[in-house]
Amino acid sequence: MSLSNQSPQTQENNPPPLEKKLNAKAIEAELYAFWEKAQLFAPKQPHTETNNNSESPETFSMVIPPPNVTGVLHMGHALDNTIQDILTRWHRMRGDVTLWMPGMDHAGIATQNVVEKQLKTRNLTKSDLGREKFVEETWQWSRARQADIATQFKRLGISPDWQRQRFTLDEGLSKAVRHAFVTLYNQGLIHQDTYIVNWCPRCTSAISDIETEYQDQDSFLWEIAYPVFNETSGQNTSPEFSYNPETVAGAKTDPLSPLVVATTRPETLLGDVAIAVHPDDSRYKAYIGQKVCVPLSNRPIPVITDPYVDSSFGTGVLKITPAHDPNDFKLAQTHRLDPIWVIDETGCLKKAEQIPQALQGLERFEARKQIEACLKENKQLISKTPHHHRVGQCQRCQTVIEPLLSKQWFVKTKPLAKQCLASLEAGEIRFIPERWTKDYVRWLSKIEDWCISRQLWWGHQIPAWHCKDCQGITVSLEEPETCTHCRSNEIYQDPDVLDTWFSSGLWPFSTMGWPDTTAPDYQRFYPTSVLVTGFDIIFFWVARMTMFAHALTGQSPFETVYIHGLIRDEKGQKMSKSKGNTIDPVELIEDVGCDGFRFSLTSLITYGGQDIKLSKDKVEQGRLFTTKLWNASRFVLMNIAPTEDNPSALPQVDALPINVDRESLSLMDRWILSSYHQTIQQANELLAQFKFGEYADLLLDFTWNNFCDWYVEFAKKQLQIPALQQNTQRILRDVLTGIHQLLHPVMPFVTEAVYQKIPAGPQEKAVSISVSAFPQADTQWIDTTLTQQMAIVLNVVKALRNSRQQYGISYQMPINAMVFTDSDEERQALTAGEDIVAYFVKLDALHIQPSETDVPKNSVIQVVGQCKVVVPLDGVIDVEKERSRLKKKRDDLKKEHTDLNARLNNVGFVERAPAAVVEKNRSRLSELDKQLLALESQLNTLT
RNA sequence: GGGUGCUUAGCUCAGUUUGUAGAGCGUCUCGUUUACACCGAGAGGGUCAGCGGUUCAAGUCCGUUAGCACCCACCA
Repeated sequence: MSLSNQSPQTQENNPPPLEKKLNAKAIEAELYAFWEKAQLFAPKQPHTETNNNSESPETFSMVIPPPNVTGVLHMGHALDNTIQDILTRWHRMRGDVTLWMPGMDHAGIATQNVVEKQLKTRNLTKSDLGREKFVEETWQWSRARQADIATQFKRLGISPDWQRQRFTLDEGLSKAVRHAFVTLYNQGLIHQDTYIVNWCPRCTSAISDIETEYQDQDSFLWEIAYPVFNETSGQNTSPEFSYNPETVAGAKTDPLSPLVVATTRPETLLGDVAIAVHPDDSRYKAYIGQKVCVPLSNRPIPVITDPYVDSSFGTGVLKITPAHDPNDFKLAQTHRLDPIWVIDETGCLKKAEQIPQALQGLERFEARKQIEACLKENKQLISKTPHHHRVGQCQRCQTVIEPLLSKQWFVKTKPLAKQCLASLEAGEIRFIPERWTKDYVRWLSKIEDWCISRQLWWGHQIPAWHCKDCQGITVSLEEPETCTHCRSNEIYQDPDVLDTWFSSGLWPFSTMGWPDTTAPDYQRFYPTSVLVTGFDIIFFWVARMTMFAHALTGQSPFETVYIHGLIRDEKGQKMSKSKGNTIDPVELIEDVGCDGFRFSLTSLITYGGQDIKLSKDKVEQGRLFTTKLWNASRFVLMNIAPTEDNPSALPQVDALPINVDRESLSLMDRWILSSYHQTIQQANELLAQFKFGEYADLLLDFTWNNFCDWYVEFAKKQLQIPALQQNTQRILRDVLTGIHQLLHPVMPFVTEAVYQKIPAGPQEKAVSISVSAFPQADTQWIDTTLTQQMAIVLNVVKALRNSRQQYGISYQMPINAMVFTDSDEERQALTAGEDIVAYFVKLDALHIQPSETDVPKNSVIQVVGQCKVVVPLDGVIDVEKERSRLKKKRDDLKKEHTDLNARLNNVGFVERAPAAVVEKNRSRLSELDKQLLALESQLNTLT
């Protein structure tokens, strides 16, 4: 197909037919270019509309979760963005002023790691380049990546307003970051402090608590003897140190035996500043107030008590290393103990006086081995037993975290979290599915301060300047000339950068122009309507956004947070590069087409947000459906818009609406219109409720099972009847158009391709289906009585088809059929639908008769509702086969009859169940009576 | 140690107002009726993990047990 001459409206009158086979790849590229060129993704300007006194259009806005520049398009993005695109396209078609803001994240640590790795291949380190050059190099790299990622994302057919694309490190957003930092600092919500943090020795940076992932590991518990220090002699109680395990615990002899400490990290013992026991632990009463010697360095340290110590763990004796353990740090604070640093920022033992020469500079795990060996040699190692425990790892590089006491910047999160909880309480924000609310609340309720400084070069450098003279800090939007405290000009900017999530936390408003609150986008689109993301990012991102938004903009950044599940591999395992079980979305798009892929993904979404196990064959369904839709569209177009290739086709459909005079419409016409409008109604409801999977299923079902299998099939007949032809054409045109519009949010490409070829109906056609009006149900067409009538007709069709099949009666051979019923409703329905039955079952005639009429001998019967559906057979029927078939049917019905009877005889049921339910059961029972009677009498004749 | 989710047809899974179960794939049978064999028609297949409770009525609500998965937590 070709859209080269743009303005597709001008090209029709005689549009070429759709190609026989859909070339998905070709239309995807072509149509995406068309959309972009026509700037269809930009929010329409409400002011340009002529009648400004009509109800003002709603606004719908959403920001994309910015993908990392280091990443490639993966399944998670595919799902996340498909959902967002469905919402965006739906709202756009509804006429809302719709903005979907795209952009990317500079991904501090991840990006720096990648660029450093690249430098390494050139035998360079970042220090070789220096900060400025390194950052410049990283910028170059990230710009190229941004372009690549945008290209990849476009393969998904998504429709964000690319003109507005943002980057967390671009100028506007950097300004927002500085503004946020300064504001929060001035409010006392950001401060610098020396505190124990999670330190990654490989990244040589602090990371936050949630960037630390804990993993179970098999390790050991070492028990180490700390000899008692003799105050008067200034020495060990026993310089040669002979140790007798029997006398260790509970020893009350004088001199005291060494204290035995249990630890999982012997390499930190050189940094011990005290030993703690539980105050009530009778075993160690005699040691309290004494001093013991740190092994290998013989430094005396006090034995103190603290109820924190668990007497039942290990030996009940805890060593305190404040500089390298979070709990020890807290204990040291309460007991006013000064920390001793023994491990440096690269994870090696420091070159410090407290550390024996031989151990200085050793990598921490090597140091562990060496120290163990030394202790063994000194006979201070009492035992080493296997121990299973959790070890923190760096989220980005899996390096074991070293808790490290260091000077860092922190956000005081408790007051911020409080605002979020209040806002939740006030109903200003909701989660779908609701259960995530609990996690959100739990996390915010016990939140700790957030370490936001990173010892990296790639990121927003902290807008704080230190004074060399007075040590004061000046926090400012712009670089100050002098120190605000002492006017010294000996100042330098803090070298650290901010956590990436600091800038992402501002995303919903920084992208809209904040801190300029008069910016048009901020005014029109903030706060946003919905945020769509995965649960793995609720703490990292969602909660940070709500905290910052409340503190800085005074409102919740979005109304609804839609949380979807994770895409897993077919075994249910998380997809990861290291496991090699990832599926490339682009590959699937190549296989089944973007529309097929998106449809499949969407149909797999559940309202409960279950994880999705994906495999190649699961996306097949979408491909098949795309083909079906394509073929059905070809049929319709062939019959409403003849072409040069197809001169024998019907005259082109006129632009008139479907004849509103119902009487001129056939039963089939009215039925499909009723079903169509019902589908429209449901589709809108489902989308409004974020029920994407059901929306996909609904449309598949309507398109395939109602429109294609019944209406289109029957239209083949109606098109041959002059009196019905025009309405049939109009219905085909309008319902097909509607199907494509309803499906456009999920299948943007095929629907556009077909829409461009459909002749205009009563409404003028839009430039693109993506800005055409989403169908709204016209409820006057919805007719439940009609639906019931048609159900009777179709059930009779099915019964007759069954009979044909049972007896292998070829469809080449027309048959006669009889329906026996006393029900007026059924008789009317079948009279009205006789031609339908006749057409679908290849009938000569359908004879409708009262039920007492005798059934001809040698007949096949089926029971449907209150009808006996009978096909008289000329030949001899297989009596045995027929008997057993009927018997089985009879037995099934009997069982149902018995159950139903029992229920209706239950006084409780009749009295307490809603009347409608009771009535329903009654009528089913009477139906069963008739069916059983029919079956019994037939069985009796079969002898 | 807390918490959440899952257990429904051979497989993968839907099923938010309690009214006796659905889809896709697969299986079996039939069919080249010009939109579609990437199709059409028909069939078979489930004591909804176990146990207990509430209710006239439970896949659906409550409790409990088991298995699986995940999240959170400072026991050295």
